[in-house]
Amino acid sequence: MARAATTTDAFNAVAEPRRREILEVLARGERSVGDLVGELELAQPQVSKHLKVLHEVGLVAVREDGRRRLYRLNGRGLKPIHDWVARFEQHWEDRFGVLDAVLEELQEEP
Amino acid sequence: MARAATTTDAFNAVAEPRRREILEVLARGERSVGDLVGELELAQPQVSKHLKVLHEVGLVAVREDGRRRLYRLNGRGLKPIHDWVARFEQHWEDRFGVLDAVLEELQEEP
DNA sequence: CCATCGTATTCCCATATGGGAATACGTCAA
DNA sequence: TTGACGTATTCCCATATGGGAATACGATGG
Repeated sequence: MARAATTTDAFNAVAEPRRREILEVLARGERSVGDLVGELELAQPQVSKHLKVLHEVGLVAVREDGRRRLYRLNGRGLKPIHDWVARFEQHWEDRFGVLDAVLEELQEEP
Repeated sequence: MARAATTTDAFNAVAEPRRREILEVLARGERSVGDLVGELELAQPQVSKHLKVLHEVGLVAVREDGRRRLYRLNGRGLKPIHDWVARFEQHWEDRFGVLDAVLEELQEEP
């Protein structure tokens, strides 16, 4: 088996940096594909492809406007990630994590 | 270019479900490879491989104990994900996100 | 109806994944 | 030493990614 498809879930979709950037821009408001091409340094086809992935996993929504398509963020799609990560929150808020990191580095010295 | 390596960062490492499971088990305490093989339904080699990835991105730490290797969670490694996702928190706490989802579904009916 | 704009889709390719199976390696017990 | 144990590494392979380039498609204006 190969790696899970990027369209499998939000975790996989968001693993790609450019897609994260797209979401960040959309967080500031609705954008057309062309807008995104301009704000990010990406070619139009790749933007469309990334948007397709994001749409398939429900992270963005589309709306038609003449020849253009306006995309907007659907923040709810990120909640699963938030919830999963939140379970580990105490693991970095205490000092043990820090201590572990230090011990780790000492041990791994070549 | 292909997809970014799983060892690129926490985002990529955590995109794999089994690796998430491993982290969940380690959140309950230190474990040897064998322990993990038992608790998860995974073969030893795959567990070792996944642990290698998690270790490379700093999500777990190791400690030698005779023939065994005890792995433990390094929660701090998840903070970047937490912080990134947190920026979108308001986007699902208000009702707009819900409304968007509804409108989306209405529009996408075939 | 045609040209153009805004987007989406297709094709090509280098890359590496994750699982299975087999094997190598290091440590401990006898 | 030797054998067994606990882990790590290697090999093989089907799969699909993401970028670049080219092209297809739908809507609009003239």
